[in-house]
Amino acid sequence: MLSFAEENYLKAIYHLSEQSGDSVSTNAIAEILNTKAASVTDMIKRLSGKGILSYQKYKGVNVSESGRKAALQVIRKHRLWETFLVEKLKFNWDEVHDVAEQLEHIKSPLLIKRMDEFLGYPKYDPHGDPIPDEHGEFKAKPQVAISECEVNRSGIVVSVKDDSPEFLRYLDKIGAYLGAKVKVLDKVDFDGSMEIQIDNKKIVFISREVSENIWIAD
Amino acid sequence: MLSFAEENYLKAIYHLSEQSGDSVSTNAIAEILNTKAASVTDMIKRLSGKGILSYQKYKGVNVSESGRKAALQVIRKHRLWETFLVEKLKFNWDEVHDVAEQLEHIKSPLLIKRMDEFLGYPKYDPHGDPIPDEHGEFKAKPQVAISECEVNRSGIVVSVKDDSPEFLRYLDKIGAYLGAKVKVLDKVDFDGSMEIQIDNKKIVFISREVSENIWIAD
DNA sequence: AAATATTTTTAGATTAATCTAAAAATGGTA
DNA sequence: TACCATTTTTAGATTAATCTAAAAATATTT
Ligand SMILES: [Mn+2]
Ligand SMILES: [Mn+2]
Ligand SMILES: [Mn+2]
Ligand SMILES: [Mn+2]
Repeated sequence: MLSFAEENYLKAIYHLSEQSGDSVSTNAIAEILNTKAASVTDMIKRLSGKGILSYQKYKGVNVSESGRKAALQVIRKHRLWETFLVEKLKFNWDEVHDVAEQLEHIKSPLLIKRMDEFLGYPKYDPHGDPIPDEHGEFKAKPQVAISECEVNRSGIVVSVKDDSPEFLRYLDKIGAYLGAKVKVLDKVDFDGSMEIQIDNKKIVFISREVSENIWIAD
Repeated sequence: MLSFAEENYLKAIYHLSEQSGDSVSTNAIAEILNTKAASVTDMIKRLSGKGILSYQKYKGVNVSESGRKAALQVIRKHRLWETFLVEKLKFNWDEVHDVAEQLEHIKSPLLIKRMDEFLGYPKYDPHGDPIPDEHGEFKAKPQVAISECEVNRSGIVVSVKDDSPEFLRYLDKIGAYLGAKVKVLDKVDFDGSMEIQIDNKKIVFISREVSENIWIAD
């Protein structure tokens, strides 16, 4: 049984290794978890001892198969809780992440089974991220970041890659909800910023940082 | 902000002081929390330092006004979660306590507000215990333990005082749900055991320990 | 390749929460 | 009142999780 802290490390390391496709460095983990490299070294030793990570001094860590399974179960819980909060308790999508960070550590297989059932076996969370099933299986919708799109390309927002309230409230403000139609009107090659049209109406100018975090599909 | 352990101590001490109406002893706390007296001494010092308890060496502890408020908020969360699990997720009443012990420590005022709303502002939990409102106000139904009833007295089960799965499953087996009608048919003075009729049908023989934990009202 | 910079690990402390064993206080009984 | 049993506290350890500062390993740049 993993502690809260162990689960948080595991989840962060899993996400980092998915992103980079490579082994994960001590500093990268420390930065994401707002902690110190020394603390990370201690913890990855412990998780290696439990067979959750494989680790050689100075070489970074990799998530083992059992670690991957455990990580996906925590992620499953996080995303099911976020879905519950939005669908049933009328939370806004920017209000759910921090609460889900707590709820994801509740240990009760029955609770998760019943919650999944109660929600109608949702496949995606309020930010468009896929919810792994009880075996850890999931499928992300085919999608592309707006930042990668050519001028005149349009599509439906299916996922947003930043969970922070600040970003999500900005999306609310410009109307870029999941399901909204987005069309690229113009692109500034110099800094990657662009002009987009939302739902055939509003025209807004967004920075590269924003366009990298909004993903669309046809 | 109280830690999980601090909240658990506070809740236990609050319940003990309500029961006895007096200051609470170190040993009583240790027994209820399955811990050692030495650990209790450490913790009550800490909670006194935070103004949650008042404490003098060797004299036992009392819950302060701010402690009482905090305890009632934890109890509120525990009972709301139990209600949610039974009403919405179809848990049986014997399956909820351990999960609620975890969920009661989640910190999110909005979550509790919305959960209360979602459940329709319930006044009692699945075991008949009153749910304090956001100000800590609550009212238990007038009620009496079957063990205190005379022969021929009858009433409706409104509350059960033991949360353990073993006890609750036994009540399921004999049909003594909340809302069931119970009539005392016979009473053995020697050991307090009694014969009761449930819902005008089944006749069962129950021990004193059981009769003390089933409470009825007219 | 040597010097320098960066990253990572180790050493040593700290805090919360727990324990065992021993000492101190309390309360009842001879 | 003095002794004894019980309760409570203290002393000293332990484990998880964290930190700072210093040492060691690795990577980069002259
Ligand atoms: Mn999230
Ligand atoms: Mn999400
Ligand atoms: Mn309970
Ligand atoms: Mn209850």
